Amino acid sequence: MGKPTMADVAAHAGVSRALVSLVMRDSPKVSPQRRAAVRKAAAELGYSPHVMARALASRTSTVVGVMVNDLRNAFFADVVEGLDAAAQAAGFDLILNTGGRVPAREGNALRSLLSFRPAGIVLLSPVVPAAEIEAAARQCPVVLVSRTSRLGGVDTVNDDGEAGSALAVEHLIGLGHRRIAHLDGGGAAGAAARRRGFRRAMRARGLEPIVVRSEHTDTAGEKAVQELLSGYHRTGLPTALLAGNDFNAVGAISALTENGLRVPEDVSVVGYDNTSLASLRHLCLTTVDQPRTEMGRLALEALLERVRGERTEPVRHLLHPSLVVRNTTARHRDEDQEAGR
Amino acid sequence: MGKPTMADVAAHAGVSRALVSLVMRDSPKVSPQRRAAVRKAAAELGYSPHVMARALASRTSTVVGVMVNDLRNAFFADVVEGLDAAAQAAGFDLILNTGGRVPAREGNALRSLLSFRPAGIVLLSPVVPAAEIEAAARQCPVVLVSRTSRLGGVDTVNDDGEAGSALAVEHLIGLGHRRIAHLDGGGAAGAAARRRGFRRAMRARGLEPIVVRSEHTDTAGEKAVQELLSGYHRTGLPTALLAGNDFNAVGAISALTENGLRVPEDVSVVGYDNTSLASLRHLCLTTVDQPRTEMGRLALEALLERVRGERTEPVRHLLHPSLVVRNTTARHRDEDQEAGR
DNA sequence: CTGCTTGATTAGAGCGCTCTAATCTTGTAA
DNA sequence: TTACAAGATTAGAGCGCTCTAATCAAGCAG
Repeated sequence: MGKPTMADVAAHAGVSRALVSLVMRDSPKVSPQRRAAVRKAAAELGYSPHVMARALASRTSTVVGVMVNDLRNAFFADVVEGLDAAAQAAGFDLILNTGGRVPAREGNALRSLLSFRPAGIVLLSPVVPAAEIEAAARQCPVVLVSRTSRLGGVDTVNDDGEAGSALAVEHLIGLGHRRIAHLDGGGAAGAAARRRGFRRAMRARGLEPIVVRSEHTDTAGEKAVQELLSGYHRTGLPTALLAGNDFNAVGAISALTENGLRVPEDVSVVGYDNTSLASLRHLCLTTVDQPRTEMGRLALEALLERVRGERTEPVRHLLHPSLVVRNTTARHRDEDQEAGR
Repeated sequence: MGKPTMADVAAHAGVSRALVSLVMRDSPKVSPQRRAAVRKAAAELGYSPHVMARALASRTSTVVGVMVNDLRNAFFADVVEGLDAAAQAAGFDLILNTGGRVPAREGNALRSLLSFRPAGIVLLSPVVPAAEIEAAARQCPVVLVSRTSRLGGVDTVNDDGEAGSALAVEHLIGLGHRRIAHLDGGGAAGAAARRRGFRRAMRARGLEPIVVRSEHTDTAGEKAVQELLSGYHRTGLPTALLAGNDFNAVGAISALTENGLRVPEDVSVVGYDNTSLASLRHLCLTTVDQPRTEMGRLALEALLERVRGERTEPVRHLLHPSLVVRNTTARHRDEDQEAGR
């Protein structure tokens, strides 16, 4: 059972433990013969260094702690993929746990990660109080994804939700739409920025922003559209909708269709997140895409910069979203073009 | 920067390091006064034990290695959630990496996990050769999820794909369908079992199984239906479809609708996996659900049983799927009830 | 042949913890 | 008072590695 240790390899190769250590770390100051001999011995015994012992002795960790609140959320899964890819490339390993968006649980998760004395920690959309984050940042570099922070020792990686909404609004205006409504995401992560971006983009074009309170689910999207339909005279209805996310958009489309309104002929709909849902040929949803994997990569890079001591000032990454135009948006019918104003 | 160590706490509390160690591990053989004093000192210094040092000294690991080939796949994300929940409850931590379903990368990932000398390893649908798995199993307990194995030292947790297909077939037959086609998943993980289950269930009822080669994507589902439509006379068409997974089902539904066939009035469709997709009110897909989180929980439990030495014979969990009936399946119209035979 | 430089190798301490065995306290029975 | 068991505490070795400083070997100028 017991794996071979460095001493075993040293004995087998007829050298000292220190030499084995040097070879395992690819030190240049080892003669080719010795190197080969040690390599051979290691291979024969199936030896590989004990990462934890190494971390302890070298006082440097190759472990990065990652706390995610929900892996089922495709957004986080993608970010973790990006983190993992970058970590593997840099020779780091991820230790991962979930906080479920519950402050107490997240606190435990964070403490658990810290007890590994990791090289750094990445927190995905955490809800723990800033004080706890600050405390963690005193122990190791901390990077926040999808959460802003003013803390000096903490880097952040966010998608530019405002810009994403603006992108969608510009697209719709470009198609001739003027009455555009946003079904917002309430208190969900990132919803505030999307809402803000929508309002600003509309006002910047001299249009009145219509915001309907909703949530990031399909049923909420349906309900929001029902409200919209009952609250407006048919002629004054928005001709385009910017949903809070893709699920919400799907719900909205359902409700529109059930009420005899065709998408995109009668109403254009834009989603947000570009989930696997959106690309289904069944839906072909126009939506806003965030570079999620890239966010993970950048987060790990920011961490490594601090680990290597290359930087001490905080960095604030704000990633540009892009619009993926599919089949749920179309040019506004000209008939009542100016009637609504 | 440097976190306090056990010696710091000992000095601060005026006791020995060993006593601190006992308190941190909740040993009963410590007097209440000392315990309180140590606890207080630890709190004041913000001390928490170094997991890696502990693992090294105690020769027992509280780390479980998890290799997943793709987190974007909701199936694996759910299993990892289950693993994490069970691990947290048992005081274990997950170290996670991805293999991308590429044997060489998976090999690296596996080696990387082993170098932590983990308590055990969970492999989610790995493609590495059995020999590598066997080698890993000699070093620590290994549990395979979504992959069968005959290895004696390896536990497995699988969903019963055959049973799932049978469930769907029985449901459809109960609705009066007799001409039922399966759009299979080709070489995808689990596809073979689903296909087999379909064939057996059909034959057991004296019906001829129709299998159309497809894949686990929506576009493949569309194509499969197109083939089906062009290959059969309208009257001889299957009246029900069992798709390889939910994505495939969505594609199939799109193609059916485009060809003027209504779901479920003209053709019933059953998906597989019960992804978030299926529950969308827009689709309301009847589908087969696997207890994914439960699979993760069971996998970790199996691991812990071995860690605790409670069991040495391998265990083979085969979880029962269940059918989630929604709106894409309906009673077969009676008109040509017996005509097809 | 000596002294010195350079490069290769090794001894040994130490990372922060656990664990065994020894030591120190008490309380209590003789 | 002594003896001893039982409980509480601690000294010290060791987990598998790294790292510093010391040692060793070889080459070469003087």
